[in-house]
Amino acid sequence: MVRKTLSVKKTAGRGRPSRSEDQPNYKEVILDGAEGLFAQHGFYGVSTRQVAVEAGIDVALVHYYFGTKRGLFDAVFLRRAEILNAARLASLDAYERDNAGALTAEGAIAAFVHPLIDASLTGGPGWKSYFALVAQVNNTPAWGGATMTRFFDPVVHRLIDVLSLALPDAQENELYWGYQFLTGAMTLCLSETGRIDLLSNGACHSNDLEAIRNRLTGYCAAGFRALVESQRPTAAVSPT
Amino acid sequence: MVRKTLSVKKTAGRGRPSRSEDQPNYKEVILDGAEGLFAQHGFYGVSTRQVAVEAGIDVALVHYYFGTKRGLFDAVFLRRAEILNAARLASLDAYERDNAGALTAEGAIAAFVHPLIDASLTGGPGWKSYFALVAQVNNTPAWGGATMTRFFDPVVHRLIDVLSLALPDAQENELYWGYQFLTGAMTLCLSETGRIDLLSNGACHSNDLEAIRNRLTGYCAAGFRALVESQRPTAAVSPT
DNA sequence: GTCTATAACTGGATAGAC
DNA sequence: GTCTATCCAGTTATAGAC
Repeated sequence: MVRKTLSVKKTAGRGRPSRSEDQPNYKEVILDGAEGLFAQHGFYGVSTRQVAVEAGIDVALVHYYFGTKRGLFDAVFLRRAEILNAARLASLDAYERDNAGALTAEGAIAAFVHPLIDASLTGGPGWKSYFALVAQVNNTPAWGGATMTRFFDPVVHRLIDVLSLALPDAQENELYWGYQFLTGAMTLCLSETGRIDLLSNGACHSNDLEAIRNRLTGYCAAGFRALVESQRPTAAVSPT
Repeated sequence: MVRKTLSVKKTAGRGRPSRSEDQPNYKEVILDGAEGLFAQHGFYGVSTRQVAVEAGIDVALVHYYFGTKRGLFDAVFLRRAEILNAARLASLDAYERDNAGALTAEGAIAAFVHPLIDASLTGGPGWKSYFALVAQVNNTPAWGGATMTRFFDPVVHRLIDVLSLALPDAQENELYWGYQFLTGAMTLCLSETGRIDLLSNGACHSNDLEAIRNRLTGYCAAGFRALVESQRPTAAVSPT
């Protein structure tokens, strides 16, 4: 609580600032605290004061760094989105490169999903908060659709591309519907709400992401194939 | 805005109050307004004052009827949950009765999902708001899991029962995982966030629930079967 | 950069008149 | 039942000292 006003600039003066122990680096500390709180209670359920208390600093500093509360929220959302997008694009690229000619829906979905599961499993608690936040945004009617679009569309279009190579008979709109179902299932799983623990009376656990990893992939891949098989003649390739 | 203080008690004095035009029935009016606002902005994003304005009455009346803001929220959530649960239990019962011996995953899922889609399509705008609300609660880490459990567990267990008849080889935990994926996809679809419209550049529409009806059912049924086929030997029936 | 202090306002909730 | 009036804790945000 009681912070000592340490004016020590930095001790290790080699390379880029290591910022481990010596220097506060409040910007990151604020983001970490805000991330956890927003994930738990949503944008409106958290005050900038709570964020300040969580970070062990004063409210004014929050505004100094991020301007407005919305600015803080966007910064929280953007920070890990950039990391995720890079990891997922690389994963999809690698999958397509290493399996050219033998692409499957399973493989494409796995390349899309596994980076998230890996981050949640090994990236530390901040990632768990982040995924809980994404799940909420994904299900927010007022501005959720637009926000998800703004931050995640490129990587989703990349997934759709790979999927259309794996399922060459698929109509485009079927792939979008399949993705809609996938993202609903995926974001709910990653947010670890504890719902399935209660429902299953302990047989399944929200935080058992290893149990989810292959099940979700196989489930959705089978779903995509079912969509293709019973494809409606909607707006098929109009013959010329 | 300017409400006339009509002290007319009721005109048609036959049977149960008809409450169409003559009598206000503020309790329902408040619930309707609150439902729409909560659906759009979440619990913390709405003030009781906004609810009062929306309903065309004073704040004090909100507290008179519902005590606290949380009490109002719970009342909103409960009102349609009861209707839905009754409809879905009847739907599952009818399906099991009329198809004994030929139960399928498709059929069970359809019986579980169609009442919701029907309500959204033909029940009026209040239902659309309600489903948006459910999607948010389903993805709320702090108290979402517990709330969903409290209101919807019985009907979900009924679905699991019918599914285990349709998929007799399925282990129980696989059915719970399959349901987790199903509910994530379903609640996101029903909340109509507009995300897929933007993503698909107009090829698909969030509000096209008829497009979703059979696709979601087939997708998830195929997913359930995939789970059963690649079943892990976890805690299989221990032989005695 | 970081804090103190405060402006300007909104929040949930209630007491009491009618 | 319904409204007016009000309490006061808590909100975002900023000005200005250090």
